[in-house]
Amino acid sequence: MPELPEVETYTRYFTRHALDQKIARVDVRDERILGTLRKDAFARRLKGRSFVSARRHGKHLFADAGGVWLHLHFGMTGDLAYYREEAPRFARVVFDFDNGAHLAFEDMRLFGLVDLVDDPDAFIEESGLGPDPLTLRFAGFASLLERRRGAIKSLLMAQEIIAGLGNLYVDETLYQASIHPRRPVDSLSSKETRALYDTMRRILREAITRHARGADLPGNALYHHREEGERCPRCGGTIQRAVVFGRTTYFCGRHQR
DNA sequence: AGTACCACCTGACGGC
DNA sequence: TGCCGTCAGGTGGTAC
Repeated sequence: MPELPEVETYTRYFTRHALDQKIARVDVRDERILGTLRKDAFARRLKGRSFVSARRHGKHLFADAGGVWLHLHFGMTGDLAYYREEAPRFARVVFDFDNGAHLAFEDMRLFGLVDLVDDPDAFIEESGLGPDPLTLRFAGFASLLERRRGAIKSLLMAQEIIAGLGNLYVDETLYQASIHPRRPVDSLSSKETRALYDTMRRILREAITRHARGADLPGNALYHHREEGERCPRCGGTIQRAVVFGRTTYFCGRHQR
């Protein structure tokens, strides 16, 4: 479930485990995961270097290898594993370090991406990614909503508008802010806009904190009740299922307006 | 500008 | 046990 909180967790994991070790070998096990480079060129540019830092923007992770940056996107099933013994089943790229440890990028469905970029900021700019919600001030968030129409869910899902939320955290945010996923953006009151911003950031931060302890969202989160007909733990209403912006959407038919 | 639909890829799960 | 349809939390392209 790699949305912003999960990618933040991977970034911390990368920082904790994979920095300052010389890359002895790069093993591309499935070339379909690569972006702009072929296997040999990709490996050649990283071999002999070390990762010195890692950062995140939205759902994208960047790791500085000294003059070139590793760029990871986790798609729907991407993950990282640092290990010494056995590679995970769906390892697509494995970095072998000179201390005998390995870092695997795993991705069962191959929707992820492993690539190199010269400059993450330039990449963010060129690919048209919106601001990251954790560094976005309220005024900036409010201005994203100006002169826009359509369903609030569509807007929150759009990475070129705000980068990092996916289906799960959008549903969770709207649920906890008591806003219906199809609510037209231009119908939100300033109070609702404020609630949306505060709720979104609280949920993202809370998820990151809880991931660090190996936990997921609290039991009363919509996350644990994503099934049609479930009882809403907040108001006792009934959880509904719908398709919004092409994505399966769950919401409470009673308290989300 | 906003939305619907398809495609990419692989596995899990339920029904028969 | 095996086959088939359906679904999955992402993104990009096309068409209206």
